[in-house]
Amino acid sequence: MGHHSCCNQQKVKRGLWSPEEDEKLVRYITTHGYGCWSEVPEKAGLQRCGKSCRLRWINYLRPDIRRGRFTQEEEKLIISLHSIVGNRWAHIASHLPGRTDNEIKNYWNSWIKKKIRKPPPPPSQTCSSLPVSPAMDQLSTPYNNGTAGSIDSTTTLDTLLHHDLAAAKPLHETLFSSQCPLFMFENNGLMLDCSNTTTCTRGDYVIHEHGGLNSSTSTATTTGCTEAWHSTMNENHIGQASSFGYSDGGPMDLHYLPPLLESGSSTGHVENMVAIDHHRQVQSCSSIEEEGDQVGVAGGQSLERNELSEWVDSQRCPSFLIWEHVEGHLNNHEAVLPPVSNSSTMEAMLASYHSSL
DNA sequence: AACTACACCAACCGCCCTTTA
DNA sequence: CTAAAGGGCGGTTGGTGTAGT
Repeated sequence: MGHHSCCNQQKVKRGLWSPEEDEKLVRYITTHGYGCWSEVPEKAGLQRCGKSCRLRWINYLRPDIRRGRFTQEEEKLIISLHSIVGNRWAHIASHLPGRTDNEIKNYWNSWIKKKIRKPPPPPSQTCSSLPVSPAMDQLSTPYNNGTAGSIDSTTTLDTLLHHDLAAAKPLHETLFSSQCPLFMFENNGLMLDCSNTTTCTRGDYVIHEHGGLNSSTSTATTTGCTEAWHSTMNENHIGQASSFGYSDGGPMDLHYLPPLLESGSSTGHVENMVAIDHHRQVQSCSSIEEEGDQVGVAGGQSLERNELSEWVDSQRCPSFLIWEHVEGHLNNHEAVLPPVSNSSTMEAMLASYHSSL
């Protein structure tokens, strides 16, 4: 398993590539193309497996490789794309010309390490009352993306969510305890927001969708909220755009980025989700259950688009991204994103992803 | 100067998906 | 239709360089 026939040969060399090997590979591929990778080593006179040759070429020798530090625009794009597709580095890389999935992955991972080493949040925001099991411990670092394999979502999350809600809350708090979650706003499409502080239990969200994506309104409250959210997102074909929830592939959706992006701001918690409708209004989900006790984004008011921008700016939280801002940055780097109509950038992005996913 | 810890990144591993016979 | 082969991808590891002590 995992080993290809060409890799089973005993003679294959491993480890770092020598300049001579690089030269052989480059010379061969530039003159013959690679065609079948399993044949490349033999024809190029290399004692490597085809897979290794492919990797070397794609990640290092390819002429269009762009090396050096990531620009701010690239960073923003990576963050945004990661929030949409998660750890699908190849997808992300496809939007960053000259960057490889491996490079982006490494960059992301080292970034994560930095952030994870930051001091933990105050005890009140973490699970202090429960013994922290290894699984819980892993869950508390939202970026261990789930190699989900390491966590049994059915026994851990379901148990906590459905069988012992009291016990689940700390987990929820752990899962959604970021002080500064990632938000992605779109000009006139869906907005996910998590800014309320007290009225909704974590995991409560109301989703209003309009226009392009779908026309539906869904409400999910604490019990089973994650599933409701997830199914809602699935139903509406925007699951890939979810910034949190948990996916079939793992106990949680690690497309959710918070601490990675936090900058010390204590703005907001992941407690509510609010959607912006196509009239560009923001409606707090807290109005559903506790009208009048609204905190956060809108306080029960509607925000026009520019107001939303101002509000986002006022949060001083780098986790807030307005897609058009990202796009604006990218205007200087054309061809990074597919051209989209002005109807809905997010929809177009999602459409492009869903077509390729 | 020597040692240690950390960060970075190239490369490998293992799995999944697609293609082909 | 099925199994094998190959390609692709995400996760992980280990080597190397560098900063800190």
